[in-house]
Amino acid sequence: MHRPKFSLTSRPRLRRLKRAELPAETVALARFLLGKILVRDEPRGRIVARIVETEAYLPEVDAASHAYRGPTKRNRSMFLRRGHAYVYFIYGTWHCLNVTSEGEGTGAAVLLRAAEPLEGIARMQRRRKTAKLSDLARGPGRLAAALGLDRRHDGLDLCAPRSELWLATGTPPPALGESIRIGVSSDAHRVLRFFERGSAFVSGARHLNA
DNA sequence: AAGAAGATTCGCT
DNA sequence: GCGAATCTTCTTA
Repeated sequence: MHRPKFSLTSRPRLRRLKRAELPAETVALARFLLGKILVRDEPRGRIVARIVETEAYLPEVDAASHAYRGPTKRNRSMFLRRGHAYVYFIYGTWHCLNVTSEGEGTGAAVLLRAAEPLEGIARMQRRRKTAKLSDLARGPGRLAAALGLDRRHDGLDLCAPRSELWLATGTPPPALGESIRIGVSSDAHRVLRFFERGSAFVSGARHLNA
């Protein structure tokens, strides 16, 4: 019988990922993070979601990356060593969460684009003003909104022992898909988006998710 | 100094 | 499908 390791009704204890467990290269980390668990501990309780879609923003060569033209006030946390949060604000409305992916001083990150809600669902539904599970964290702006993230979380170390925002081991995707990145116009041809194929919690148009 | 574009989402046509 | 919402950054359109 199929018994998912993570579900709404049965949850194992979450084990924090250590920095040493994170691949030290951006594309490898983007793939690695699929199926891993994202946790936010708030005073009012825990929010848990399983990552199902990521995008890599490469160091040095990637014109689509916020870090392409060097550090600024907005993007400086992209230059922290791997395992830190880079949270940026865009379109005057939305925040997006990234995990930094390289060494100190190298600007690169993995954008978390979508996640499957597992715990803290009522709070996510309130924040997102919708009850539909597949709309809570499908898309980077929605994901950050569901977790209540903003610029105050920019630069947090996700691997610090008691960080309020952290990563845990999870279950790898049964099938992994890849495509070009969404909403990107520079370096648009690069295949740097990764997702769990067949997941209802993934963003993107049908032709990208085949 | 001012304008355009941006790793987006929502609501209306 | 398209425009609005609405802030930061980069360019001079």
